[in-house]
Amino acid sequence: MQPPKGSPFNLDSRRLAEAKSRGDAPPSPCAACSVQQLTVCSALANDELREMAAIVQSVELEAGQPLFDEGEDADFVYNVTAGCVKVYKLLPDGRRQVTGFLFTGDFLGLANQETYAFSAEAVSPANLCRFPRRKLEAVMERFPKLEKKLLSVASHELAAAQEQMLLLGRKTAREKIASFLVSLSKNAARRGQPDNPARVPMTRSDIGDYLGLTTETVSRVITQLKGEGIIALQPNGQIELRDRETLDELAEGF
Amino acid sequence: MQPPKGSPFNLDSRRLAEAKSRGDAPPSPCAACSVQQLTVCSALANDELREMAAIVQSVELEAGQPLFDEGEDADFVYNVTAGCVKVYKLLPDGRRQVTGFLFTGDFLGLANQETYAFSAEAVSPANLCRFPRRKLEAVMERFPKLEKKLLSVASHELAAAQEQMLLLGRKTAREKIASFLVSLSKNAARRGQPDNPARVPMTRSDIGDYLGLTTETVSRVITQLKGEGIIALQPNGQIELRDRETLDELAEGF
DNA sequence: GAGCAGCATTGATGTAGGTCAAGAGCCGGC
DNA sequence: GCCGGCTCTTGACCTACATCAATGCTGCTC
Repeated sequence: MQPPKGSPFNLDSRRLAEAKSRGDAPPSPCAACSVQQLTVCSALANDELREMAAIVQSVELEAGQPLFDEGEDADFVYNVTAGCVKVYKLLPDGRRQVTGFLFTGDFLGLANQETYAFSAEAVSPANLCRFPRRKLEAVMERFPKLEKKLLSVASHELAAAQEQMLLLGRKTAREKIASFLVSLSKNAARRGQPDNPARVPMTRSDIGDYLGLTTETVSRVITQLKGEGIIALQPNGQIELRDRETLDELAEGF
Repeated sequence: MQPPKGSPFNLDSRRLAEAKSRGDAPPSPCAACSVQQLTVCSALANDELREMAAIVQSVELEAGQPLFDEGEDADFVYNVTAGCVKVYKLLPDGRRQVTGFLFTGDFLGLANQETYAFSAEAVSPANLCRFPRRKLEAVMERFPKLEKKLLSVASHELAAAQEQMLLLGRKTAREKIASFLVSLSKNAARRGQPDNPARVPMTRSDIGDYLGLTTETVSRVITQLKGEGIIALQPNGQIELRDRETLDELAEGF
């Protein structure tokens, strides 16, 4: 039995076959998940994953489709399993701050409030695993490893948030763009994807809202870096980092 | 037996007496801690606190004294028990971003890295409880409540960090100052301290580095708000919020 | 209580990046 | 293959905030 074509879960057919040959029934989508090692689920053993599988739902989003809005009841948490999702906050007059771009493996929805503190929307077509918060908390109760993993994810995000504050408060437009490109590339590498050229699925406007700049400034700085041969634009929207060293130095503020 | 004058621990003499009358011996400084309810320690019962007391050390800092620097081995975590501590990151040329001001009850040192991702320094004279990270992790192993509390603290900080990104990336100088004053006041209230006038122990330069502004701009905006009767400066460095509604609206970006 | 050091305020001027406006590429739909 | 709507780029101009430079204020030392 093959996984249905177009299944929202990222199933690994080899693992699925193994599970079947052991007579596991039903083979849980989580045990065969091809991106499990990138997610919080990596903290769990196979039999524990079964419990996650019991409460997980799959969500597919088209580019531009909202996942939830700031202020909504925070009933679910998510794992991104494919694609790119942006997370942002708005001011009443429409000013927007994108606080993060999430990719395969990233966890979404940590909140100790009853409501989401931010909105989330797909940047490219995306798949996510959705867990009812209450049920996940019950699972965590029995698997402290999961809670520990979540704490580690949260600390990591906190460090990233501080880095982003440094960027927003103290870096120039040029340094911001360099930092952004370098971190896109590094994150891709961490997920085992090619790190150069960097895939840039988001618009200039999204990038601007992430870096505290306008579309126009993002565009200008990118053309400038291109003109200096530090980067090169590729037809498919990817950006080649041609002079990594200069980019790294710019990013670090030298 | 009174706690020694000038003891770095914030001991509550009533609680201390109670413990003594029950024949608890030795009375742990944590059980009698007057600010316990503000800290992560609030997650623990009295007998559990005993274990914290066994590993806690006290640290006293003078204004301006560093606690640790970015990049140092992250061997300790801290609870602020009195005073104010600032946390910041530097760029190589000296540009500084203050990522937070910590007050009584705040937890400091979450990091999944082996080294601190930021520097910390006392703003005013401050007392802290210091816990060796390894030992605290051992205690957490046995008290999942503590881990849960820490996760909750981390989520809360994460939400605050996103709010700060919105401020840094998208608010005007005037809105930034208003947000800062309002949040100082709210935080004091949360700690059960008077919320108006707001105590402002940090310098204009610290405030600027927190809000992504210069000293001069901070000063100018404050004089401007003063001129409009929205705030009033008090001799002791405190700031009275005279028109709370206008400040709130400014802070929210209306 | 004079002198000093650090912080705060104020003014004059400069500039990075924002705003407004017009095209140019790109892509999907029909 | 043409149309309509995006996003992206580029240009001209503007402004919020930074920079540079005094000067005032506050609190400490001796």
